[in-house]
Amino acid sequence: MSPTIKDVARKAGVAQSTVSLVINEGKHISQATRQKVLKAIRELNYHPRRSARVLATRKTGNIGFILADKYFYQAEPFYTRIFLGTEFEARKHNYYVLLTTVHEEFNPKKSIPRYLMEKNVDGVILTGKVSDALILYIKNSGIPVVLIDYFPKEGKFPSVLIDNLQGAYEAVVHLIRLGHRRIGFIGGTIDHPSISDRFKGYGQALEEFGLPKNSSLVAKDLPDSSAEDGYRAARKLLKLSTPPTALFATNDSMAMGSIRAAREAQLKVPDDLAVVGFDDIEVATHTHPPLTTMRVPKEEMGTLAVRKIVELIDSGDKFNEKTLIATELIVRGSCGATKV
Amino acid sequence: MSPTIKDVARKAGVAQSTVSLVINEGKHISQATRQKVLKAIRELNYHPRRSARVLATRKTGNIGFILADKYFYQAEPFYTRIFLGTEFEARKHNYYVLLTTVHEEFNPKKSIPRYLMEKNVDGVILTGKVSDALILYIKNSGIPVVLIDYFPKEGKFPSVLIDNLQGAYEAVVHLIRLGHRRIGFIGGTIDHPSISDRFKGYGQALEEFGLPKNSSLVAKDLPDSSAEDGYRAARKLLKLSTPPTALFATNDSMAMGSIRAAREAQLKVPDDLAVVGFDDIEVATHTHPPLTTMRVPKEEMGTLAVRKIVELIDSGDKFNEKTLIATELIVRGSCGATKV
DNA sequence: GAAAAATATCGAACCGCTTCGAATAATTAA
DNA sequence: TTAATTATTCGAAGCGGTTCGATATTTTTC
Repeated sequence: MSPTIKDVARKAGVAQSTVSLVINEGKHISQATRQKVLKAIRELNYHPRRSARVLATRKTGNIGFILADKYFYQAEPFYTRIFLGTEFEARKHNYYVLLTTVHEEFNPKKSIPRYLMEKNVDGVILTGKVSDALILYIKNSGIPVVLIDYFPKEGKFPSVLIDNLQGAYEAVVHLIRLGHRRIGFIGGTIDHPSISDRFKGYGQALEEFGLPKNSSLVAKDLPDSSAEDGYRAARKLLKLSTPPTALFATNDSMAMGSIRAAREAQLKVPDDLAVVGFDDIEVATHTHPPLTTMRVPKEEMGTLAVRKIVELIDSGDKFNEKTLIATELIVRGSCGATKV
Repeated sequence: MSPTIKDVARKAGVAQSTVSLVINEGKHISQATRQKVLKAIRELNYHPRRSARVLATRKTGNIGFILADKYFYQAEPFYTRIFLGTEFEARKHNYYVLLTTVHEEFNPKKSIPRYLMEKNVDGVILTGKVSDALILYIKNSGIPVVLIDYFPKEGKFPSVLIDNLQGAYEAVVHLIRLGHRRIGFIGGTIDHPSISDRFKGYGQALEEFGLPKNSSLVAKDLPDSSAEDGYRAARKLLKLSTPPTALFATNDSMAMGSIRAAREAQLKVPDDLAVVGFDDIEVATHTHPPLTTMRVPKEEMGTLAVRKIVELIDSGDKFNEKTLIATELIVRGSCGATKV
């Protein structure tokens, strides 16, 4: 058996509670006893047991991380990166992160992570589009919540979001500046706030530069936002009598699918068709040509979410600020801005 | 405050310990009281608190999942998939999975996950090549360990491994059967047992079919096993006076890099150069042509590892079996077996 | 120099559950 | 019918920490 606080107390010749005070940096401990205790701790290689602490303090030191499973199964390690960011930051604050995936539809029996039932987390980070019902359930259970990359139509929540509107706007402006006048939009389900914002950004850019909004150039509500979806959508757009000369896709997968469609249509990217994606996933570097895209700082989102939730946990506050994270245009080959 | 076992006991009019017996399906409980208690539990919506249980039983219900961080940062969600497999299976056994990443070099101060110090896991799954020192440290701490996809040169450990030798053998035989005689090998650091086994499998296939082993066709010890590594290695091989007509890469990233090299050398894949990879990562579907590869069942590895560790935890046994997982050849466009 | 205030340490209660021996009730064996 | 089993329930003692009120010791204040 590994040593307990009692062993330390005995060895140091002090009371158990004194040891506890030393460990927790309580006030009113003399240097002398502090040293004695620390020495005993060192010699015994003592580490307080988390479980005992949890019971006594009623703080678990755990943060739940909930992710809609469909995101985790997709190829891009987008959310994995976010998770990694949380894990890293959580470690600094001495928290563990418990990851669970849930199905998108809410099911009171299955959707509620065990750790909520078992009172085993101090706060929960919800990532991507999970069901609003689940979000509400957790919020109502009184436990702090932070949302990442999703925001329900109703309600107020602390959240870390991508500045989607601005990002999309910049991406499209970039294309416009390169001389494009017919810019297609390829996007996922528009009822996802992120996508809808990106669509707005697209529209805003067109407007601002006095370009017509042509609905035939818009392929939205693609169900999976997958490469396949992008491929099919792009193929359709490219068959128009006057096809677009540039495409803005709301994620890199679809952008990659578009590139494939262009190649099959014997079009050269970027000369015949410029393509800009969104997310900056790793693979986007490996396409031919490499993809120009809006980078989303994934780890950073995780980091900020953890800071936010730790703050909420510690302070007991109920603030609901949104944090908007700026994206960054990464210019590679697919938009034609860099002449090779 | 949510209800505790006391509340249930009071409501049901029984002793606390009786409630506990009902919950834990102890023997010697009459139907009548069982029903009474269950009713009270239902009405109060009672859930035992994990932390209290942990303290009382000295079982945490947690499994540690340790991963060398460099793996997690790479694009392919290979280990993510494995992790997902563990999380899924762990849930079934009512365990949580705590993920930590560690640096590859062992550092007694930083490498040892907190949950080990804090006695907060019942067992640990180590994935990929982490330092042997860490593995030993954990093993010696007396806590059950299961390794996934790595096995140190010395020592005995329960493990879940890919049948790398057989897999590589089959991949190369596939190329031989397609008529190739000059087959290149592109591989990562050979001191990784998986890679070394794949190299052996490669050699074995050549031998068996009476093909010469030509060291100029072998590019091994590529440091990162990245697409870039594969690209550079392939470029070199393709510049030989008599270049290979086929390449076997020890992972898909390198295979993808090889395809890029071929394209740049104006070689058509698979006609001028056949390529077979290993792993079957998602992106491999999206290359042009799609990659033929050996599929590694990632989720399955995670599942098996969890089953194994739960067994070790429950039984207290110290078995050290290796479990070899078979790979499966996925024939797509890059090997030339399917005529398009 | 005595009262008041601040500092240092201790003991005991408590967090919410499990578990084990004791107590009681119901059955069975003799 | 009584002793011996067996089934059922209970009470109390942990598990390993934290925390708060009490006590003892110093230091400050006037």
